[in-house]
Amino acid sequence: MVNNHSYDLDAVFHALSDPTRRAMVRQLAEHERTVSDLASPYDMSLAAASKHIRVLERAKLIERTVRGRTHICKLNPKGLSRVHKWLSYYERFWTQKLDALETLLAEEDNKKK
Amino acid sequence: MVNNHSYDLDAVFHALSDPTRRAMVRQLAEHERTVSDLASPYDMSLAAASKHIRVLERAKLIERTVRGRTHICKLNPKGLSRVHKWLSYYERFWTQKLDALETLLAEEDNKKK
DNA sequence: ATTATATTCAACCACATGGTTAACAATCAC
DNA sequence: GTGATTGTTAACCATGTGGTTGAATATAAT
Repeated sequence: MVNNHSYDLDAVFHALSDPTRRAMVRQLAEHERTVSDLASPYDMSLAAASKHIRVLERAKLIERTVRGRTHICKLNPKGLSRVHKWLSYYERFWTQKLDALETLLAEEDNKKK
Repeated sequence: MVNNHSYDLDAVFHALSDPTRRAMVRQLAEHERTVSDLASPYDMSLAAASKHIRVLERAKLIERTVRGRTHICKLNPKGLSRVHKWLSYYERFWTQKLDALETLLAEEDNKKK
């Protein structure tokens, strides 16, 4: 039965399901960028990029500051931390399951030395 | 552009963008369940639930074992670890700690490719 | 052999998504 | 003011998504 703020996660995960949007997030992790900055690497219209940015904004993954005619976008850490929180529930589970694999990798590493 | 294995993440994030599917993942974190088990909490046809399960499967978030006429689904830890790996790049935004396990997982993932 | 159970598949539908182009709005530079 | 720059909005299109129902498949039970 779905949890309390699942509607948020819907938007967050949906936003992140597109490679263009993930790449934009990555760019914003370096520093703030304008809409055209974000759009420039992609072979698509500015309107299309603008839509992507709006999806990220609606998911609260980024924030926008309008200064003059330029819109400056920056990452909103809280957006991604929502994913982290969601994931943390499962983290124990899969870290446990991968324990054996870690050991294997460690052994392999020791052999190299 | 994006990165190499983005297509994986497309599927993973898309799969997780639906509340029904996230709830299914949550159920599977407890223990394995059959398709009807997974479907039963929801007010939708079995066929619809079956589709959801297939989306999770294609994203490699779960695995299926057919035994007789029942299909037993279990969580695939590696699926979620992909999300964690992706997320770990951004973790510095809300925490300073760097988990050693992340590094191990990253290495494991690199070796596979 | 018949019937019930577990699940998928195929066809269909309404709506969402990601892209386009063209028009609009606001700001800056001259 | 005129014109260029930055960005959004609107209308449109092809494809994808999540749901339905009904038929098909495979196995289990009697």
